Amino acid sequence: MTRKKVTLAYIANDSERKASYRKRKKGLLKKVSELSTLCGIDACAIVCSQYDAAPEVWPSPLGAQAVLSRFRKLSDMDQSRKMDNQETFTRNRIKKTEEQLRRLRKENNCRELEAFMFRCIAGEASIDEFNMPDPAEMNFVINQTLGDINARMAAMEADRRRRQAAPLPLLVAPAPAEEDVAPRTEEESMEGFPWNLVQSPGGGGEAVDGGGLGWDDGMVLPYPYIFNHSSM
Amino acid sequence: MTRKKVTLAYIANDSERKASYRKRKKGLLKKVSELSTLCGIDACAIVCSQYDAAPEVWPSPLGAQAVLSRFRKLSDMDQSRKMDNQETFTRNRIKKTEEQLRRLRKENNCRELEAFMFRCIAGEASIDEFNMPDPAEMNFVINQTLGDINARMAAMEADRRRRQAAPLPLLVAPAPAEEDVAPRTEEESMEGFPWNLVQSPGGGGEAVDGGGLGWDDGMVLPYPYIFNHSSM
DNA sequence: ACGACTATGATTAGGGG
DNA sequence: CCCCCTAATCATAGTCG
Repeated sequence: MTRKKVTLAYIANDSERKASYRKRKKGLLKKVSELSTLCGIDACAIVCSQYDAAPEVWPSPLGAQAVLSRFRKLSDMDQSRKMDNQETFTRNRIKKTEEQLRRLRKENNCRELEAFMFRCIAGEASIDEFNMPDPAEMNFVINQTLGDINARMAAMEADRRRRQAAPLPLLVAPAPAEEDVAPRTEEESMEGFPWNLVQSPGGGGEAVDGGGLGWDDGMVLPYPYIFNHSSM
Repeated sequence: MTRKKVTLAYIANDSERKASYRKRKKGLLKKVSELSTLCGIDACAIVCSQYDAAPEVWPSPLGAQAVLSRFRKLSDMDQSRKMDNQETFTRNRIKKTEEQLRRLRKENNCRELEAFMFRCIAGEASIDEFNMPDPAEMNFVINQTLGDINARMAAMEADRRRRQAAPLPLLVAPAPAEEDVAPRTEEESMEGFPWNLVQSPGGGGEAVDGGGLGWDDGMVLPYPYIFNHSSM
């Protein structure tokens, strides 16, 4: 009777789209409830659409808030807790891949947060009471970004001095004083420009800190830097 | 090969449940993303389980918060806006059933909120920064509850006076002075005791206020009443 | 425990009232 | 627009490596 395979794209036809919406929303809510029942876990789904007056939510506004609450709590704990060193070696090894996945996810979140903050600075987005991202995460992203900018500026400054000191570097220039500017390494500080801001600060060592975004509390900026809103 | 129909109940077997969890979680997230893409709407899903270290969330923590933000905003708007009387008659009629459904949903939410608050009072639950229900909703439920209690107490008081005034009511007693206590009606105030607290306050008239929980800002309590925590 | 596979039940696109 | 039907695609329970 019908033969259309699912084309994963916005359905142009209005009534067709709405029909699909009704059916799939129903199916989705059913799936959430099944997952929750069968596996005994907390889950919620929220659908905001122009088709319904009120947002569709499962299991209920209060139930959803409970899940959200747990979600935020876990997020926070996740950031402050330290890896439990008393875990057995075997168990740790089993958890390794899980950790890896988590780290990857965090990196993605970090990238998204970064983009969001830039959109805020550019006036294309704004923060309100409810969409406010985790302050610690923002702090981390900001520090990463500033640190990277500073490193790059320092590198440029060093380069400038180098050129002044050796106006005609026809031969290979001697290694300049890099100790006072300390970009991680030449490749690291410039590679992937301009958006390599969320790279692991440690560089080589896969530090098993197990939590947070890898933010080191002792981290300091080379020198103060001020974001100039109007310049963007 | 297989022929098991879905049994909608908690899966007892551990590994079986976990396997099902992985598969269904994947399927669920796919469904959300499909719904969102195909119909161009905002949706999010959050799954908190003991199987994953971090909560599983689609589309991303920030994306989910955006939907949540919209969800809360819509909830709030929903409560304060008034029905648009300029809608065409036909369109209104089409919307009627939708409204009915919404009201039913609200009633359910109200019941759940009520139960939640009682659990709070009983010390079986508590409110924190993130699971805090909408203050206006709480206010409404509390006022409903208190109003109902007061009405019932007033009815009992009237009954007591009636008995004192007519110690031997062998014949039908004359109507007592009910004007000063004003329970809605005799049936309404006692019917469904003890949990008819969320009934529509208007009683007969299906007021098309279209928004909120039906809370009337002019609502006043017959007299002050104090919740005694230790008595519960 | 995980990924791949497959038969089968579940979901849904398209069509008609 | 909504409900119902059917055919077709999709999801997943059970199984194996």
